[in-house]
Amino acid sequence: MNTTNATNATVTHSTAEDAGPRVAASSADPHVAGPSADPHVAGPSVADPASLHTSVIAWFDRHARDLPWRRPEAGAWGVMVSEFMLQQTPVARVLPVYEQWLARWPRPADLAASPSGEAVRAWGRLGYPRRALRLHGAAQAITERHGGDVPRDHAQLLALPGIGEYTAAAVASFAYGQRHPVLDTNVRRVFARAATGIQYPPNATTAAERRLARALLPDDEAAAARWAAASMELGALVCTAKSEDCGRCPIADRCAWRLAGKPAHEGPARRGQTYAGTDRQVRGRLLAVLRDATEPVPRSALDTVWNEPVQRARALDGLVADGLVEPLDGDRYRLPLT
DNA sequence: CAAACGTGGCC
DNA sequence: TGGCCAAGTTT
Repeated sequence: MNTTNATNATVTHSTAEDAGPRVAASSADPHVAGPSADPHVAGPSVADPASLHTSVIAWFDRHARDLPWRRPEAGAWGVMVSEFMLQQTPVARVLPVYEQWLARWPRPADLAASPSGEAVRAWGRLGYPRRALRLHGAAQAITERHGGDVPRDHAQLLALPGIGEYTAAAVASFAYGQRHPVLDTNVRRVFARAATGIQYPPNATTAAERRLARALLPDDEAAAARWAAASMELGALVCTAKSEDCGRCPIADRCAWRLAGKPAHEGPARRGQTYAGTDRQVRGRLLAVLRDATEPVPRSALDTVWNEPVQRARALDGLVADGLVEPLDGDRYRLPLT
């Protein structure tokens, strides 16, 4: 296991306006006052970032899951594939698909050489199948623009289809050991509780959260990468959304939320994502038929999955518009061969 | 910035 | 039973 020691976090200024992070100064930083600085400055405060790093990384060394994309042989491509699949999808459902995917397409160029429809088919029931299309598109771009190697540069990663702020940082950090704030839903929840003292982070990532993540990032590159994986794992295994297990938390003694008596979340709950009866459900049914078919499917067969004709047609049109389905002559459809 | 975008397991 | 949640991105 990694034995890198955590180092002091970068310390940033905060102002009354930005409500930014207020991280206690390390003795090496002359610019920032200590924990008892201006009481009017709002925002989270972490007394000792270095001890947080040490505790969370030590916990990670003992409890990290042995996931295939964390093994050295996974490589940057394996990391990237896993990140696409893990977007909004639980680890347990990703594991079998990931293994099949890497066995079939061990390098980006292998995937790029296959039809996009095969990527959609291999995606199976992971959900959000446009991710499969984007991963295929990213593999093509990597093959064409980067010589077949997953780029190391954050900006180049961000330019690939399906890669946003989180995934670019994750690949750069996990695959290449770079120093980036990796703000996923797990880390955001850990920070919200431990540093800000609230049960849940805001619905959308805020500038204040980015500042906090930046401020808490260890200076040392290897330590920062370790911290990213460790803080994420803590949120996934211990500091979970519903049934957090503070008894197993390495920083429970410093957690602002716990020390405040674990006050319940205020404000509106996250908008529930209704599913039954939506276009998404119809799209899912239509695509399931196409995935299981080896030959073009006549429209009449697709018509059986949903009884409401207007919504059914809208869903099918949407799939075609998204490039997930290819219309053929004779009112037939299939996964795209392009 | 809100809304769209799949699927299945859990309490 | 049904709402909530899961390593987000795109428009």
